[in-house]
Amino acid sequence: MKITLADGNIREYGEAKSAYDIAADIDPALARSAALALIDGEERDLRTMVEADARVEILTAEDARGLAAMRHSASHVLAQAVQELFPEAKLAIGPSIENGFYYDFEHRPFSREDLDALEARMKKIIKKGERIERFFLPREEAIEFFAQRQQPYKVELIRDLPLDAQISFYRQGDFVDLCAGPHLMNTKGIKAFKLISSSGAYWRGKSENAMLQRIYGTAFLEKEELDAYLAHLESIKTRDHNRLGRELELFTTVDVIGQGLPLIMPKGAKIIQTMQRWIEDEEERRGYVRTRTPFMAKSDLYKISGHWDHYREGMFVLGDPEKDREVFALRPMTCPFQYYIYKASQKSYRDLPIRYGETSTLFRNEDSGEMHGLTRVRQFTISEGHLVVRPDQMVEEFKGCLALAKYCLQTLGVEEDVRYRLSKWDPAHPEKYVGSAQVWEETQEHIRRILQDLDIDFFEEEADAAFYGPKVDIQARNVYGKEDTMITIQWDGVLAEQYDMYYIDHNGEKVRPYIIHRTAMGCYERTLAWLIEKYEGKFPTWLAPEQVRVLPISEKFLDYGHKVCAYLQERGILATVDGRSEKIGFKIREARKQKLPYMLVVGQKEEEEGQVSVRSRFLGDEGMRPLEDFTREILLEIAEKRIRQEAPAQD
RNA sequence: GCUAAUGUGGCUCAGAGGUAGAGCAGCUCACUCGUAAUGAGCAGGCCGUGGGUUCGAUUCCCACCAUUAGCUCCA
Repeated sequence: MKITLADGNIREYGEAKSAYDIAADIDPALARSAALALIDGEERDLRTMVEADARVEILTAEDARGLAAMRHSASHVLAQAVQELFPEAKLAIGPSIENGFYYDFEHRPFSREDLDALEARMKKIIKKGERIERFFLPREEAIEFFAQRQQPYKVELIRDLPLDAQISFYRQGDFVDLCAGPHLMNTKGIKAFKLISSSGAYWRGKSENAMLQRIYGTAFLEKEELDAYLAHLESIKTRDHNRLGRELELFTTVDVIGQGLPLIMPKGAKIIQTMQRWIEDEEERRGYVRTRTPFMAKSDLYKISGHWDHYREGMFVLGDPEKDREVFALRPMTCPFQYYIYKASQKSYRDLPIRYGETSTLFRNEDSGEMHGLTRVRQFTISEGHLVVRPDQMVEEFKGCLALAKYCLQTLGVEEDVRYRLSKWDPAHPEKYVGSAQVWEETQEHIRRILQDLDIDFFEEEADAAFYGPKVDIQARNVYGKEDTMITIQWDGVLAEQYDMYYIDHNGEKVRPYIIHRTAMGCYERTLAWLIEKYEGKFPTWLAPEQVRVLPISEKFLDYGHKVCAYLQERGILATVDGRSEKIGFKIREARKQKLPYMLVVGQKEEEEGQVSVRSRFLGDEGMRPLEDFTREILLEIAEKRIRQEAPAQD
């Protein structure tokens, strides 16, 4: 048989060979560092026998796929260490994940001391250099194997496999695990690793199941890479909006006010105000009309929409449905309110499309463990809107919503940081959705084509649609890599029916319109969080709540400092004075900590009637200038230069 | 909702079953000062909240509230 190697060379063998043997034949050193084989492009275990002509590529842990195999083996070593130190622990599953690996155990919670002890034991196992071997058992024997060893989770896993399956096992020393692989050949191949943390995690990810204890770890080829990753984890904390946002006095929380109810402080409110004014003006330019609708409504409204039955847990209900004649609920969305505005007068086909926009405050009763900083809150404000359109206008209007979203992302400078998701229905559970399979598939195809027309890269995800239609979600990652929806644009061909909305077409007939639910930029709180992390607190000047801070170097110049501040503010620059007495060093440090451009007021040159003239110096700008030189343009230029210079490169 | 950790002056943190500590910030006085901390003094705390154990609890126990990490959830 002929084996084509990665470099294009061909080797011939008279008999079947394992990928590992082929690696050894190429170079024994390669075999020692091999982690994974690509056989005709497919990721396979090194032990895989190659029996016919094939392309074979040997990957080491330098390759991301090889690294994943190494981490997977590291998770097995962790499981072995747990078995040795805590024999009563039951094993669940242990895959490699994006930045490392985890393994789930049924056990009491692990402490940091436990993790340290496990790490030490893992080092021993690795040092011993156990061979990792693979073998297979028929299903019944495999069940028997784990039943004897009292590993109920493994038994459950095997029971879910096909009846005729040959069950794959890996063994290193005394430790045997159910596993499809792939794995390294020897535990020695696990180089630099670290156990990061432990926490609870539900068996099979279902909250009705038992809670297991998950241990997270990571592994790298080189110690330097591991150290760099651990340092990265530390450094991320300084960008975390939840920490930085509090440090910069953008928001705070108070326990007596409640979970998920942050207080947006003056500087945070200023940023949100700037964004809101900008969005509202932009929407107006794009033909939106504004509405203002109530924050609450009788339960009857939510009964029509179906929320009362399906979403009552998520709403704040005012009153007792058992006792009170009238029960209200705070609104979790604005849709029906704007529908009734549409319905308040009869519409002609000539009136459409109608684009309603509202800066809309919503209330959702999230579970207590879900709240997080500004990204997951119980009250938030979004640039919400509903477009009522004729079916023939749907594609064009949907594109318009995407264009607006794209414009917003560009203006905020975050266009490169998002992923577009086409959120589809779940064909396996049609009962969760309204409409036929055919309509769903057709609508999804419409959206797919729209995205392709606009040259937007996107990925597709099943079971993420709204019950009334598929949608495009624009996703962004926070510093920890978790993804949140920032913008959503939803295709709705069914709610108009539910709310009996119609327009009169040119034949004088009543026709159902289509509806687009959309946000221009999503939730302001979440967007603020995103921007804090994106810019590490160094906001673009147009968004900055404080564009420059005036620092009198001594109390003698305090009055002049105030005049400088007034002078700047008259010119549309958001300036403040740090009037604290003598501590110029502290004031500078404080301004830097808060990522602000600062201006030192160092002396008066002259003062004429109604005019201040002060020698000043500005961070990043060489030399002294008279105050009159600090026009808005120069300030913007210097401030933006500071951001470009100091902001770390985006990845 | 689940599994854990945490909660001490404005901030960062120490502490211990027996009257609450430090640094920074604040205030006062002195210094009148030139780009990352001038000196001295003063003031500031229901040790998250509520119960319990104890002669005595901020410390030990229980519950609750909040924050954080992870899981689940996000119509």
